[in-house]
Amino acid sequence: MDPMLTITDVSRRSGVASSALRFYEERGLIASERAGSGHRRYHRSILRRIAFIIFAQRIGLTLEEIGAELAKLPADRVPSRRDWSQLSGEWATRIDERIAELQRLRSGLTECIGCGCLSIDRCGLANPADVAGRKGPGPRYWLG
Amino acid sequence: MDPMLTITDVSRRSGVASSALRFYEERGLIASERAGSGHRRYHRSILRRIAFIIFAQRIGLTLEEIGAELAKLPADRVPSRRDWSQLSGEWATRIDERIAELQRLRSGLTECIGCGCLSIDRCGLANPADVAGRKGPGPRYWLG
DNA sequence: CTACAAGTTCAAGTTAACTTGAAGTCAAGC
DNA sequence: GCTTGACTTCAAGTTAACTTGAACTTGTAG
Repeated sequence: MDPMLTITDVSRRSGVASSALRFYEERGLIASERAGSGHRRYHRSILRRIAFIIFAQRIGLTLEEIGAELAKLPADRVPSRRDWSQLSGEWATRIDERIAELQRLRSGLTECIGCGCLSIDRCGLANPADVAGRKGPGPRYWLG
Repeated sequence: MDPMLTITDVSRRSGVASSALRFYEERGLIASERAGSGHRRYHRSILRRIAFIIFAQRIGLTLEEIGAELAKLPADRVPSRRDWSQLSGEWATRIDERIAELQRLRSGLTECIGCGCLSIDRCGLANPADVAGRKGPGPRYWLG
């Protein structure tokens, strides 16, 4: 009762490569126990955790951010539905902002690119205000 | 008449770093002439081209894709408004798809994470169908 | 008992989109 | 004429999120 899963089991059921699972563990996003052999064994609840990670990635969070969210889960027990839903509280806002930006970009497709306003100085589209700052390489001035 | 811009002029007016401008040129996204000294000189129309690049990046296109779009512009003259607006034809669809996915993810926040359905096997949210294939590293199975 | 598949660690490679650094040239003000 | 800042090229470094490869060990089916 409570059969543990091998890394291949988890990989197959989640669609996440074994190498990625090891990587997530290294980054502290997931945990595993070990069989006597040294092989990883996962609790079934890992699948939900992984689904959450994938979900959060689709929304646009980095692994670091996801890790911070996951750290808020109770450590002493398997997270409940309530635990999970509390995590995603701020996300709705984040998604809404991104949707709003895309809609703004979308209307700019017809209005802005065709007209003279896509000229950097005046066009609000080329310089959206709500972009989260990015670290590292990239055109940070405009994109972040 | 028709004063050419230096790389610093263009950088300052576009917000794109000089190093990035050289990089874009290397990738064939923009072009420059050279002063006798070997220094780059840009035509004013470069600013619109750069705005277009930034815009396309916000939508989510890679530089390679943007380069392919830009290649469709007429080479023999400065692109007209019409030229520019024709490029962005397919983009609306692309934006709409991404918006739809985000909206799906958004409703899943309340419905899906809280309930038992975020269990990989059954939840459509964790495995959206409309994701464009990514090359290179990354969880391609789920995310692409 | 012997294959061979599956697991392990650790170091190094990959991709995108740039940035940074080194080493040298050019231009403008005093 | 000299200093300072802008510019050049070319090679190498950066970040995220993994993957790949090497070298070994374990588990399992026949």
